[in-house]
Amino acid sequence: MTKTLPITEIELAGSLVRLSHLVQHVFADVSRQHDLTPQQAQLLCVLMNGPLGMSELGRVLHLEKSSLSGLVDRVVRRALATRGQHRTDRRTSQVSLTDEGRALAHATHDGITAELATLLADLPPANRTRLGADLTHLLAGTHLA
Amino acid sequence: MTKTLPITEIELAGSLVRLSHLVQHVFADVSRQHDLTPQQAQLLCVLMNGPLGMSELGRVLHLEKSSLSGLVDRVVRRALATRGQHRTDRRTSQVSLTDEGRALAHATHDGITAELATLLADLPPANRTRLGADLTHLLAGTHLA
DNA sequence: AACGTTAGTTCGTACTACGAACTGTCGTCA
DNA sequence: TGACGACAGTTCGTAGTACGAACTAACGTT
Repeated sequence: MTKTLPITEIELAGSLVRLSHLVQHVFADVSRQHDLTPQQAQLLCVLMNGPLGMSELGRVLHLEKSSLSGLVDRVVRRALATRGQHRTDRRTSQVSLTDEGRALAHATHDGITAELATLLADLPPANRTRLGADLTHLLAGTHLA
Repeated sequence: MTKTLPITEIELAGSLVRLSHLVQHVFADVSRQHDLTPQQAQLLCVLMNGPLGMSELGRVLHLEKSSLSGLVDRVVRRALATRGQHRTDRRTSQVSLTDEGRALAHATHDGITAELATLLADLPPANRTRLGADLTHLLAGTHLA
C-alpha cells in the first residue's frame, strides 16, 4: 500500500517515532521526579498560560471530556488546581492553577527543558537553529496548539 | 535554576515536546484503527526485527518486567505473538510474532509512516534530508535503540 | 414554557505501569 | 555434588489513564 515511499521518508518517519518516544521518556522521568504522572504534568503546563474550561482543555489535550474529569479531579484533590465557575455561564467551569500547582508546573517545565537541552547540546548551534525552524514549520502545518 | 538557558533552547525544547505529542497522537490514532493500543503496537513493531526475551523487551521499551508480563499476555491472548522457550536456558522465553501479528505490525507500521509522511510533505526536500541527519545525530547521542 | 444544545459528571470496562513478593532455573564454588 | 546467590518471569495489589454511554444541569431559542 505504501511501498512507493522513498526510503528516506521511511527512515525519517522512524526517526520521528523514536525521537518521540525518547522525549516522552524524558517527560515521564521528570514528571515522576515531581511526583506527577506525565498527563498531570502536561495539564499543569497547559494551565500555565491561564485558566481554561473543560471543553477547551479537552481540545488542547486531545481527551474526551469523561477522561478529563478524572484527571482534573486528581490534580484538584492534590490542591494543584481549582475548579472556579464562569462569571455568567453556570455550566462551564474554569480550571486554574493554585500557587502550589503553578510552582510545580514551572519546576516540571524547567526540568524537562533542561533535560532536553543536554540532549540538544550534542548538536552544533547552527543545526539547532535550523532544527528549530524546521520543527516550527512542521508544527505550524498542523492545527495550532 | 535554569534561567540562564538561551531563549532559543527553551523554544526548541518546547517544540520538541509538542512534536512528540503530535507523533504520539498519530501513533495512537493509527494503532486504534487497527484495534491496538499504542503500547501493543509498539511491542509488535519491536518484534518485527525478530524474537526477543522479556528482559531485552523491557530494556527496549523502558518497562519493568511486571508491566511487560501483562502487555505480552494480552497480545498472546489475541494470537498476535507467542511465548517460545529458549533452546538451552529454560528460564528465558522468546516472544515471537505470529503470522497474524506480523501482518498487523506491518500494517500499523506502514500506516504510521504514511501519516507522518504527509506531515513531512510540508517540508522542502532539502530540509527533510537535513532534518533526518540531525535526528539521527540526536538519537545516536543517546543509548541506541 | 417547552425543547434542543452545550458543559460536565458518573459509571463500567479495559489497559497501563509500578513495586513487592514469589517460583523456578542457572551458574558457581566449596 | 549440594548449597546458594543471581537471574528470568509471573502474580498480586494499587493507582492512574482513556473511552463511550447515560445522566444532570444550565443555557438559548422559539
